[in-house]
Order: sequence, then structure tokens, then C-alpha cells
Amino acid sequence: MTDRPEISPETDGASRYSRLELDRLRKVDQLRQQGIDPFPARIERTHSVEEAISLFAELEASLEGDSHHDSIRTDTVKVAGRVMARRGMGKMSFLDVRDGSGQVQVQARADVLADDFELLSMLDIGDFVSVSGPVMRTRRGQISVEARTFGIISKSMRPLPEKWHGLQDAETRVRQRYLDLLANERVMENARARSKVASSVRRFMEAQGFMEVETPILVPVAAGGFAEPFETYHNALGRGLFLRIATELYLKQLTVGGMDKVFEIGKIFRNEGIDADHNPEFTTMESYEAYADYNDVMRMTEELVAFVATEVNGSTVVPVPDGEEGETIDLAPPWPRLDLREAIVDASGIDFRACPTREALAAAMDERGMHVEPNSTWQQLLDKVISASVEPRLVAPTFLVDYPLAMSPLAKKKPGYDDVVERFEAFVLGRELANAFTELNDPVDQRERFEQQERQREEFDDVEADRLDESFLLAVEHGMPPTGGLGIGIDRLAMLVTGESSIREVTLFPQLRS
RNA sequence: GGGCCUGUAGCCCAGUUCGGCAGAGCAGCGGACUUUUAAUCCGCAGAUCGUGGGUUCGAAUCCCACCGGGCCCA
Repeated sequence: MTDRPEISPETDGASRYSRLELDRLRKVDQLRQQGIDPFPARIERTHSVEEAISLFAELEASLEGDSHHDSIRTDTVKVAGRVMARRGMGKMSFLDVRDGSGQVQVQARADVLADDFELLSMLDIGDFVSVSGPVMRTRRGQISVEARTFGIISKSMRPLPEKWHGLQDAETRVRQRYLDLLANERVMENARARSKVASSVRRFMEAQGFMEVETPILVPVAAGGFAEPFETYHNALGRGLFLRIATELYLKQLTVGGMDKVFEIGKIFRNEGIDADHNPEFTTMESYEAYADYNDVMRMTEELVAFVATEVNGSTVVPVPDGEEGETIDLAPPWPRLDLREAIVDASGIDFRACPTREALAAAMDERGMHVEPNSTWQQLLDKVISASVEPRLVAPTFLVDYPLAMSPLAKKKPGYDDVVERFEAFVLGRELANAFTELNDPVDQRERFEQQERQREEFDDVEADRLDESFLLAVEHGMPPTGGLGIGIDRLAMLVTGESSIREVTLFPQLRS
């Protein structure tokens, strides 16, 4: 590391660096020429910013009423962080220094700092610095570290977003999320909230006695849901594989194996479009509980969501995104159970049991002026009726209960019905949040359902139809306990508790075109 | 897939209606300043106007294509 390219606007660096960045590169060089490492491997730190402020606050409180209040100083602390702002006036400068715990002002005075004061001329906003000195209050009352020593511990070569307007550009915000995190407080809050969503879901499930597992992401058959999978290739095996579209079938194999309460939190991948509600990779929590049915799962689901909201926000009341000022909904259980068939009749006048063929359903939709996509399957048509007429009404948390068998190939028939299954979906703010059923554990029925899906794939060119998974059927043929299963979207849950209306606001690095 | 909006300095934005010298603020550089809080004051510099074509005496501005981003519809 001896030869450094000449830094000037004339070199090819000019194509990569603006003048501002070249200025900063020169400062790095100048620091090295002065024998100062702009990127030291180790630094000393005794206090986080938050701890340093607390130290002062406690000292000040203990000396309440003391006549020398103005001259209170703590013992020397050493803090480190990024310079977010700078206010200089010749022989004295104020810096706002931020670490992960908070932000504190640093007062840098020429007479106190002596030699280190010169270093300020090498300092840029965005640099990381190390400061030692007592914590005190300035004359204006601002808690500050009075710098006795000062050092640059990592140079920033590029300017940060502007302090006042911050970073607004929607594209830069997601492509350079680190800048978004620095500039927009809400982004960090949302990231923390999402982290808490995942951890509180995990805590809830463990408290219910569920065991967390991990199942394959690279799978030979992408089954267990309606979605087109991503394809990949394993060189050593010499065969194509898919990225999973659900965790369902592996988890149910574990119930066959005796895991009575099992869950997984993980990414699934669906080869579909990108919009405010959809990212091609997203996170779900799926759970399977032996000896339970969908009524048990329904109770658990509403408890789970209420628990998560309370853990994250301290309340089951969440804001309605883009709603009226102060508009909220309450996630506290119990949530109303709406019979799906009745809900569809109420919303659209269509009774799906009276329209058992796609021709009958298409005619009913046509009568009501609903667009009928040619070559759609019965389930695709009904799904459209539900999403267009029923879902938008479901603002407060609601369960839609008892789905048509045709659109639920993994759910058990409701006793006394041959066309309705024990399945529910949970909706909040017009969006699907969870999907669950009494799991189909009859291997003969299950095989027929899969075969029906495969026929649909052929007949209607339905790339999202479910797939027959022979190794799953083999497991079920060995005997699967009666089981209640749940799938819940972690991203959707995060949107709900943060009050965000776009999945991009709760996904740190959403998929973008490159 | 269709429609609408959008891309100008490192960042935030004007300028596009009606073609006529590319602008301001923050950040930066130089200077003044020992109590600031978006510090202030003086001065300076900073642009592939997303990319490529076209129209025109002249294009950030009008037209076409393409590359990104956003919203709505399907």
C-alpha cells in the first residue's frame, strides 16, 4: 500500500468523484502525511453517548442547589461517533456527534484542545471522531462534551444528505438505505419495530410451547401455495431446483415425525410483480399444531397479533395509514368471524355454492359488470370477486371463515360439506394478514387435490397452481395427526404496527431493477 | 400489460406552461468570528439538465426511443 494514485480532477478519479469528494480524499492524504492514520484499527471509548449524557444528568441532579451549578463537570469520558453537524466560530467549534445510542454536542475550544484543534480543519461532516473530556453544560445550557482531546477515527469520503431537508428521493432512499437510516428517523424506528415484530412473534410462539425449525429454501418441488417459483440450478447435483414458495409441506412432514408444535420464521420467494404490497422475497411465520383445528388457530392468531402490537407499540391500537388524522383501529381480540360465503353474497350478490362451474361463476360476475379474465380458473375468478368486493370492506381486523375447496387444496373438508373446507384468512386494513386451515391429513384426498391442481395447470396454463409433491404425500401416508396450521406475513404485520402503507417502508432492501 | 407523474450541483428544490446566457438554499473552498443549536457575515467555486436520437438559427424546455423511480388501473 505504497503507491496511491495522484488525486486531481484530471485523473480518471474525476469520473467517479465530484470535487467535494476529491477535497476529502486530499484531506485523507494530508492526515497520512502528518503521520495520522485516518482509519485506525482501534479506539478507546468509555461511554456511549447516552451513557455520557446520563452521567452528567445524574451528577447534576445530585448537586441540585449547589451554588457552583454552572461549573459542574463530570470525570473525563471518551465517546465516539459520527459528526452530523458543525457550527464553527474561529477559536471555538460545536459538533453534533451521534452514535447508536444518541447524539451529543461536542465543544471544541482552541485553548482547551491545543494541538488537536488544528485537526478540525481536516474534519468533514460525516467523519467519525473520538473525543475525550468532561461532560458539562455550555452557557446556553446545552449538555456537551468539553473536548480535551480529539481525533478522527474514520474519514467519510462522500457528503451525507443535507441536514435540514434530509434525503427525499424515493429511489436513493432504498438503493442507499444507509443514507435513509441516517437522515430519516422514521426509517430507523421502522427497522427497530420490524425487528421487534419478529422477536415478539418468536417469543409468543415459544411461550405457547412451539419449537422453531429451519426447512429447505432450495427445493425440488415448489409446492404448498399458489405462486410461480424462482428457478435455480445446483451444479454438483446437476439438476434444477426452485426457491420455496412456502414452508408448509416440510413443516407438516415434521408433524408426521412427532413435532406436535412447530414453527418457522423465514424468507419465501414468489416470482411475481412488485408493488406497495408485494416484494418477491418476503418473510412468513408458519406454525403447525397437532391435535388442534382452525378454531384453535383463529384464537391463537388474534392473540398473537395483539401480543406483537403490544410488545412493539405498547398498545393494541394502531394508526390507519393515510387515514384521517388520528384514525386508528384496535387489534384487541376477539375479532369478528365472517362466513366467507355470506360475506361474498353481502358484498357482491354472488353465491359461490350456487355457481359451482367456472361458466356459472363467470356469468354471475358478468351480470354484475365485473371483468371476467378469459381462461381463468374458477378459483381465480372467485379470488377476484373476494379481493374486489369483500376485502376492501375489512378494515377492522376480521376473519373470513370457510373457503371453497377448489381454492384450498391443502385444507380439510368441513364436516357435512364436500365443497367447503375449514380455512380462514385474517384481514386488517383491507389486506390479507394470515391464512390458516385445519390441515388435510387424508393422503388419498390430498393426492386427488394435488392432481386437480396439476390438471388446472395444464388446462388453464395456470402457472400459479399448486404442485404435487410426492415426498410430502409419502409422509402423510405414514399418518399425520389432526393439525391446525397458520401462515402469517411478517412484513404485513410490520406494516400494520408501524402504520406504513408500503412494504418498502418495512423492508430495508426491497427488490429494484438494476 | 395500459394510463398518468417524475429524473436539473453531493443533498433539497426552482426553471419546462409560451424554446433564447442553467439558478437559489444546505453541504464545500477562502476569509472574519471563544457559547453555537438549520450559527452569522464577506467572497469563491461547484452541472453529461437520466441516456440516445430528432425538430430548430438556438432545446433542461418540443417530438421519438430507451434506462430508472412513483402513483393509479388491469
